[in-house]
Parts: sequence; structure tokens; C-alpha cells
Amino acid sequence: MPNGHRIKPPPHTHCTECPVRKLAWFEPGEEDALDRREALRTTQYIVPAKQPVYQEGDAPREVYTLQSGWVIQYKMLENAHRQVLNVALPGDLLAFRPNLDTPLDHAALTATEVTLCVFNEHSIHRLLSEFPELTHRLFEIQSAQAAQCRRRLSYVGQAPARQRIAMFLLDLIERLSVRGVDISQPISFPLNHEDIADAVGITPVHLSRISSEMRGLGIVDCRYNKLTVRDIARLQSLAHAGI
Amino acid sequence: MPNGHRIKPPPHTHCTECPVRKLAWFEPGEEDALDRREALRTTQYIVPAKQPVYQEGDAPREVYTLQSGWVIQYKMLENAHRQVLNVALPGDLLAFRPNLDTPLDHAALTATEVTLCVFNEHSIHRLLSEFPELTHRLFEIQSAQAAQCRRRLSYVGQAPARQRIAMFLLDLIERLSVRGVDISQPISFPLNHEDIADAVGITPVHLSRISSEMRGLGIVDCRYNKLTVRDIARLQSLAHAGI
DNA sequence: CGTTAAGTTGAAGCGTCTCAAGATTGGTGG
DNA sequence: CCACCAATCTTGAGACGCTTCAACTTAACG
Repeated sequence: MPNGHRIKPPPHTHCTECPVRKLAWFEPGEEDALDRREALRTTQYIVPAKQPVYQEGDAPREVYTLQSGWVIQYKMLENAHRQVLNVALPGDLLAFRPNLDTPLDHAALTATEVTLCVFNEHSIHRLLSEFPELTHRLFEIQSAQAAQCRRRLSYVGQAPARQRIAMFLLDLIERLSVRGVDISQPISFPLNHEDIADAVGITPVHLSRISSEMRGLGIVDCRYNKLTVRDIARLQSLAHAGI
Repeated sequence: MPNGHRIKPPPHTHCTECPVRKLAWFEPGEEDALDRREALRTTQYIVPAKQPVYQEGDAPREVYTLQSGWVIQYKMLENAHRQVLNVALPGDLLAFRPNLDTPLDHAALTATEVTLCVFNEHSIHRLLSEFPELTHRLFEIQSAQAAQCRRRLSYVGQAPARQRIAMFLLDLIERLSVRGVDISQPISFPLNHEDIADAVGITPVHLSRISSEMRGLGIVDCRYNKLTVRDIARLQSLAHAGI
């Protein structure tokens, strides 16, 4: 078990009651297949906020479904800069590789306290052979993750800072909405300026300037673990047209 | 059949003689399984240089293995900037999606004349059911493509221009070496400055300045469809330490 | 209420972009 | 073989976006 984690004592969350199971990797399926699938989930971990889930180079022989909380996946460069690759939200799959002895090419850090559903090599194998449709689901998830990475690469490579920030926030807002978060209200937002800056490839100082400007224009306010979206139309216009 | 392609008349290249089959998606396998697999390849296309293979939004009901030539995969932003996502080399898999009616999120353009081996929905399905180990191989390929995208995102987001260029060239050189290209000699290199600039997120003008500087230092020379690597150690030091 | 982490602001400098003119290369036809 | 053309690459000058460093302000938390 990785550093800083603790095994959640039973009773564990049941899949049938899991709020994110429709997003998670072992949807789709019949309601009554879930009991069997749940039995193949090894255990659940709880990791406190601001703790590593895994480091680059680790090769944990397990994969995780994020059941609750936020996780920041990132890569460190040799110049000590950090690129945030993804902000994982409930339902997202972490540390998946086709061979579990392949080392991970990136690290992951909890933004909040999180609950992880754990699957080891054996349980994955059993799941895939008992429920062959899950193989297809895994392909879809991998494919969606890759598409998200290409999107991020495109705007980090080609858009100016103002636009990158707008696109990053809109991506997140969209994914939160899918998860039932009401973004017309101020929401709890466990990313600080440094996290956002590292995701879009600018410095926190510059992010602060642009972010103050957006706040002044009544578009968004993201500070101190709160996000308030005041004018989503203008945010979209910023993201798409840069104005 | 997509625009600008033509169907290559038989005799097609045989898999047993294919120079890149060890890299391609239907390795691994027994030598004698290749005949059967080849029978499931629908056909081969030949596409001239500088022609589209597919556009963003297309949903061709087929996937391609690049048998020979180079292909540039990219995404256009609404501000008319282009991000080059990948330079596909022989053996690489193009347009793969878990559901072939999903539209593609990026476009592809030939850099040289290319030969594509074509697989349609039916043939993929037959291949995967006759050779179940190919499913695992597809996971590996998808996973490697995603890892490459994360790498690119990291240096485009976090490294200065000089370092990005060095990393991009080293990535390419490494992948060419795997394919048996001898980079101690000048090689044919069908990317112009604009292609490289769009891959690393700078302007062609700035690329030209840095590239002249590197040439002056006797590190690399990439112009006019030729690449000469003069000092790979210094190129690596540039990529890793920025000096 | 004090302490610490997080965000803000100013000033100066550097890296990258833009625009525009000029040079080099490879290809084509005379 | 040479002249010409188009595409590609190069170079300069000025402007702009983003970074750096450092001081200051604000919010969160016990």
C-alpha cells in the first residue's frame, strides 16, 4: 500500500449506492452484476489531502477508481518545473497500464481527501474475463483520456494565457457539471493558483494578474478554494475567440 | 475511401516481408499466423505527399497502419493556429477509436507519399476474436501514444524554446533509430520549420533563429528536407539541462 | 488575534512575436 | 546548362506578453 494511504475499514461504499458508478470503469452493466464486480474490488483506500497517491517511476500492481475527492496528476521536468497533466475527478481511473509492472510516467497528488477503489492484477483479470464488455469500456476510457491530453496540448501550445485559463476552467466546469455539481453557485474548488498555472503553462504571478482582470470583468472568481462562475457566456467567448 | 487516396493495386506488400511489422499493431504472433492476419487487412492505400489522410470530425469506419512514409497529426484552434500532436512514422497506428463511428478529434496530413494498410470494422473484429493477444497489443499502443502526448505536453508547457526543440528532435531521432535509420549520416527529413514550430509551440521565425544558433554551434542542422545530427551529446544536454 | 499560506501588485528584464525585406534552395522549362 | 520561380529559410527592428524578484495585502485557521 502506497505511502500515506490507509485502508478504509469496512463497511465500504457499495457500488449500487456509488454516486459516480455511471462514470466509472465498470459501468455499463446490469444492476445485479454489480455485486459480483464489487466482490472483485480488492479494497478501498483513504488518502488525506495534499498527499502523494503515486510517484513517477512507481509500478503499483493495482489501478484506482477515484470514488470521491480530487487528484492532481503531473509530471516534473528536470528544470524543476511541474506540468499538471490532469485534474482527476470522481469516477476517473488512475494508474491504469496494460502491464501493471510498467512504471508510471507521471505522479499523482491528492488535492482533497480522497477515497480510492482498488483493483489488483488478479481482480482486473477476473473482471475482464467475467464481463468481456468491460474491455471495450477500458478502451473508451483510455481513448477519452488521450483526447483530453491532446486538447490540453493544443491550447497550451497555441493559445495565449488568457485563453488557456478560460479553456482550462471550462473543461473543469464541464466535467463537474456531468458529475452533478451546480456551477451557478459558488463551489468548493481545491486548486490554488499554482496548480492552475502549472496546468496551463504560465507562472502563478501572471495567472494572478489575468485572474484579477477576469474577476474585475465579472467573469469568474477562483481564489482561496472557491470558484464562482459569474458569466459563463463571456468565459466561453474568451476560450473560443480570445475576447 | 478518403479524398486524394488511391487504392494500391495488388500485389500488396506481404506482412511477412513488411519492414515495420515488429512495430505494427498485429505483432506479436507466430510467423504463420501472419498470412491469416494479412487476409483480414482490407487493402492498402497510397496517398501522395502533402495530402490529407483525414480531417477533424471525419469518422472513417477504418483504421490505418502506416506502412511507409511520414504523417503529421494535428489539431486546429479557432484562432487558426495549428498544434502538431504527433509525427507518425512507419508502423504507427492512425485513426484508432474504440467505436469507429466516433468522429476523430484531430486531422492528419501526409508529409511524404505514404502507404497505409487498411482495416475496417469487420476485419478488426475478426482479428481480435481470432487472435485475442492483439487486444492487449492495442492497449499497449494506445498507452504508448498517450504517454508520448503527456511528454509533449510537459515540455511544451514548461520548457523554453531551445529545450523544446531539442526534446522534439531527440524524440524523433530515437523513434527513427528504432526503425533502423542511421542518424550518424544526414537523413531525409520531410518536416519544414513550420511543422516543427507548430509541434513545439513557437513561431517559425523564432525557430529559425534558434535553429541557426544550433547549427552554428555544430549541434544539428535541419533545413530543406535534410537533418544532420552533428553532436547528439550536446543535443541531449540541451534537452535535459537546457545548456 | 496572531500566524501562515495564498494571492496581489509594481518595476524591470527577457523571450518570443510580428512585420517586412532579403537570401537560399530545389524544381521547371527554355 | 542556365534562368527563373516558388517555397523555404534568414535576419533586423520594434513591440508585446510573460517572467522574475520583492514587497505588500488578504484570507483562513487555530
